[in-house]
Amino acid sequence: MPDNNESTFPSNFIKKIIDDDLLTNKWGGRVNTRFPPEPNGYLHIGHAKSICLNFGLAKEYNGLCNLRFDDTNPSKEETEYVDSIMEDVRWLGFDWEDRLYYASDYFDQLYEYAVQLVKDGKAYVCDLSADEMRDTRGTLTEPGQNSPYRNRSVEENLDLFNRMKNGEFEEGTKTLRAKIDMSAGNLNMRDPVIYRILKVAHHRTGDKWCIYPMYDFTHCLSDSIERITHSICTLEFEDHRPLYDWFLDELGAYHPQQIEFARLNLSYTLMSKRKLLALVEEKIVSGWDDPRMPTICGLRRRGYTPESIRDFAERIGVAKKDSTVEFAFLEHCIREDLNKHALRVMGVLNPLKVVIDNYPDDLVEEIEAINNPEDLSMGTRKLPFSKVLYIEKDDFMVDPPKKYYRLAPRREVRLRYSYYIKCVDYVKDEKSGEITEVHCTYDPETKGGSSPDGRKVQGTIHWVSSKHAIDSEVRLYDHLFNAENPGEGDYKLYLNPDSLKTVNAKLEHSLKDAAPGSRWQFERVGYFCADNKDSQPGKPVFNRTVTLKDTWAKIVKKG
RNA sequence: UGGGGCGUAGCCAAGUGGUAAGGCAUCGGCCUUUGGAGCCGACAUUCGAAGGUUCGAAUCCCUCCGCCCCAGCCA
Repeated sequence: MPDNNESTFPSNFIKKIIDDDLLTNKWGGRVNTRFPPEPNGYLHIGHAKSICLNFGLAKEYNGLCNLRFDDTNPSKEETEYVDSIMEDVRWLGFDWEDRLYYASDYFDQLYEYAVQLVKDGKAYVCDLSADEMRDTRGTLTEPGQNSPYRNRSVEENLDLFNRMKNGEFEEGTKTLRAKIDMSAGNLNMRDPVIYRILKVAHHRTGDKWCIYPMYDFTHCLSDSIERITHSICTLEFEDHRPLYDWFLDELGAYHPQQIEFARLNLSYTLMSKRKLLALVEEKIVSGWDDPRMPTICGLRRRGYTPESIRDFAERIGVAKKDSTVEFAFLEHCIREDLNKHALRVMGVLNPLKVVIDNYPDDLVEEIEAINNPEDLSMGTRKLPFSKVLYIEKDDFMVDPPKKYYRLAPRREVRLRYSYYIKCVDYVKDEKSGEITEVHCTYDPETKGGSSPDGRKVQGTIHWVSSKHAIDSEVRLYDHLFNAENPGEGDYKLYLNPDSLKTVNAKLEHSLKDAAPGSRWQFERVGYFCADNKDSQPGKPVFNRTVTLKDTWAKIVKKG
C-alpha cells in the first residue's frame, strides 16, 4: 500500500498494479519509474501529466524516478531542449537526484545486445531500401513478405553489422532488423528495424557512431539497464509492448513491465510538438514560452504555479480512456491556488477619470487595505486617496440595466476600502458618445468603507489615485484557438484573433517594484503575473493569468 | 476486411457480484467591503445497445454498435 494512504490521492489502475506487485513482492518491494523525454522540443502540460505521474508514484511509494533523455535520433535533438526540459522538471518540483541518464549513455551496451541477437540468429542485416521495405511490409490486412536478406548467415550478418558501425555503407543502404514474423497482425512485429545508418553527429556522442538504435530496441533495454520496475508510457505504445517484451525475453534481460495510459488532451489547445513548433517558427506566437502556449515555460510565464499544475495532474486522474479535459478545469486549479496565496492589489485596466467634487484639492489620505482577505497574516498596506481617481470604465453606466449595481447617475457605491461616493454628473464626448469623466461627491463619514448610519450600498468598486498610479502595460490573454479541438483539421483556421490584447493600465503605486514572476490578484479583475522577460526595474509588465469568475458577465450574457 | 485498446452525467473519474463516490461545469439559495472567496442545495432509477446467468449485474457470459491507435530507416 502507498506510504501516504490518507486517501488524499485518488486511486488509479497503475497504483493497483503497483499495490499488487508489492503484495506479491514482484520487484523486491522496489518502485522505480522514469520520465523519458526526447529532447526535440519543449515540455508541455501533457508531459506534466506524465512527469507528475512518474515522479508522483515514486514519491508515494517511497521509490525512485529517473530522468532519462531518449536521444537516439541525432537529426532532431538538441542541447537547448535538454536544458529546458531539466529546468521545467525541476520547476515543477521534482528531483531526479543523481539519476540523470541518456539513452546515448547505453550505445555501447546496446550495440553488444544487438550483436547478441545476431549471434542468436534473431537479427539480420537487410539491404532493402526504405521504399522496398514499405512495399514488402504488407498492409493492415495482408501479411508482408520476407526480406531476401533474411537468411544470411550469422557470420555474414556479424561482418556486415560491424562494417555498418564502421561507416562502410551509406545512409539508407542497410539496416539491422529483428527476425520475428512478417505475417504478424501487429505490424511492429514484422521484422522491425533495430539499427539504421545515420551519418549525423550526436549532441553527446559526437561522431563516434554512424549507426543509431531505434526507439523500440533502445527503450526496453534502457529500462532494463536502469532496473526500472514500471515503465509507464502513453496508449499509442500499446502495440509496441509485444516488441518491448520480445527483445527483453530474447536477450534474457531484466524485464520491467510496460504500462500504458491515456495522454492528456486539453480543450482549446494543441499538444502536438510538431504543431507547437510550427507556431513558434511561423511567429504566430512569440516563442515556446509565449504565455498562450500550453508549454510548461509558457504556463510559467503566464503565471501558473507548479503547485497548481501538480494539483491539476492529480485531479484529472489516470486511465486508459481517450479524453479531453476542459481548459476551465486547469483555470479552476490556478484560481484555487492563487486565491489562497496571491496578494491583492488594485489596478484599473480601462481607466475612467473620477473627480470627487467635494474633496479638498490637495489632500492625500492614506487608506489601509488588506493584502489577502483569505489570509490575514499577509498583512495590510497603505493606499493614497485623493480628489482625482480612476475607476474601471465598466463600473459606470449612464443608463444601467436591472441588476447592475455599480456606479450610475445619482447612485452611491463604495470605493474599496475607502469612501462611499455618489455620482452627481458626468461628461460625455459628443462625437464618440463616450463618457470621459465622472463627477461624484464623497461622504466623509464613510471612510474605510462603512457608514455610521448603517446604510447599505449595492456595489464596491476598485480604484486608484490618479496622481499616484503607475502606468503599466498589461497583456490580456485568451485561448490561442477558438475551437474546442483545434487539432482536428487545419488548426490555423481556428486561431483566435483576440488571444492577446494589450492595454495601458493604471495600477496602484506599490506595484512599481513588483518582482519579475511575482503573482497578484488585481481585485475584481483577475490574477496577473509580472512578466519575467519584459519587465524593467521600476517598470513592470503584467500578464493576465486568468480572470476572476465573473457573475455579472454571466448575467449580461444571459440577457 | 488484420492487430491492439476504449465506452459510467456537458467534461474528467471512482466503482471489479450487494443496489451508481468525488471534482469541474451548470442551475438555485445563503453570505459577502472583491458580482471574488466561502457555505447550502439540485444535477445518472442507471453505466454504448440488446439478450443471457443470478435472489441480485456497471461489474460475469454472448451478440451487436461506436470511438481511438498501428503500414517511419520518428519517438
